[in-house]
Amino acid sequence: MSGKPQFDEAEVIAAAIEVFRRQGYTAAAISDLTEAVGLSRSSLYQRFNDKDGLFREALAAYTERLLRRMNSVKADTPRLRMKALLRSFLPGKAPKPAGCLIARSCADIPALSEDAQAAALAGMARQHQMVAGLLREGVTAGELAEDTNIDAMAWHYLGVLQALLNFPQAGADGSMLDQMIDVAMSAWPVQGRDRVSGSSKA
Amino acid sequence: MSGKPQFDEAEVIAAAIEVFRRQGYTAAAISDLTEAVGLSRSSLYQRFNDKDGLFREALAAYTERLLRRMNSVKADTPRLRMKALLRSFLPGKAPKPAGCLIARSCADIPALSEDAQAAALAGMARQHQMVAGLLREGVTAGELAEDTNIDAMAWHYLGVLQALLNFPQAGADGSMLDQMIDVAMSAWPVQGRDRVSGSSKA
DNA sequence: ACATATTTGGAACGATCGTTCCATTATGTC
DNA sequence: GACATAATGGAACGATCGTTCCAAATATGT
Repeated sequence: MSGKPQFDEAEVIAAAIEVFRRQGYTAAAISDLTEAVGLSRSSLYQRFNDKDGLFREALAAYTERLLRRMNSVKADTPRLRMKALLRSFLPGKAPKPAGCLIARSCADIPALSEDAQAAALAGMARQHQMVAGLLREGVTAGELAEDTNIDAMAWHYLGVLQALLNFPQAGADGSMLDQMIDVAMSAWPVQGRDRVSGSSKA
Repeated sequence: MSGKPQFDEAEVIAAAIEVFRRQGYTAAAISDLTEAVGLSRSSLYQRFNDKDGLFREALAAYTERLLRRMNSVKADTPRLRMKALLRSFLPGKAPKPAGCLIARSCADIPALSEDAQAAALAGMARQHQMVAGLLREGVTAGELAEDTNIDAMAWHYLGVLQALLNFPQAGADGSMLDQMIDVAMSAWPVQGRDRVSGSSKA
């Protein structure tokens, strides 16, 4: 079969993201990608040049999607926003989360092209900046002391977020991780009430 | 050249650990292993059967070494012991940490043999149990409330530990991570004085 | 010095890797 | 119906993968 006018590029990249995220760059074979993506080798190479090209587009799309998702979390106060942000990454009923593609790429850096390396590091930096921005809002809102170590605290919550994405494969279930979030939030001293109403999503 | 009576098996496995830790199971080629290990392909297959055999031995040795290291941390109180434990994993002057082999193996689980999968999950569980044990000591010592959620808190500090091993590659330097530890320790309310005297090691 | 055990280099295997090329088939436009 | 566009299947490439086998070389124990 053949001849369709155009395929959905977004769907293709979304499928590629899932493969790269589960297997990593090196272990993801072109065969795995064509199979998951539903494209022939020919079309794939015509559109993305080579494996590295597809990976860079996948990593870029993943980064944008992740940051959009992080930024779209809503809650009344910065602290509740942080908590809702973390809870939004609790594992859902969907099969299993497979870790963060950006973090995995940082671990695989020696295997990546220079462009991909830079993209992975930049993606990590953007995550850190997003969290740091949220903490800064906490300071201006009076929920955090003026002398709060924002960078260090951002790395901490970034670590918790990565744990949420990695630990399901390591034997931690959703309710356990939900309680872990409560522990992590105790690093952000609470003024008034706590407990956010939002539900967990994959 | 050839003919030595015996090679140092511990050194061989230590070198293999480093390769698997940096590249992961699939991306680590036999050529990479023989080169790093200093053994010929022939000897390697004679001793370890196949790649999976070498990997399982490396993973087992890494697990024992890691837990021995975690258990050997000394400090006056359970809380200070936790803090010293985390600080002992701060990146040293040595090139760069390369993440935790156990955690990486959990992420690569679909690529591993069943035995290796089980070993990776068991290694993660043992890390969790070690941290949980330390927290239980904190409860009996009166440093933690009786109703402390030990499992959840253990996952939290396990997440911080993994962050310490992963974030150096993601752009966080040692002093930043040291401050991150202070943030993480604020989840363990302090009674008296703080600040541990131990220094950082790789 | 001899026998034994151990390690080695090197070749070879089938499989799979990423990549390239081309002839073929289907679609949309005139 | 003819033509350009786009996507396809399939073969082929050199390289590398994990693995196996064997003859040659070296050290140890007596």
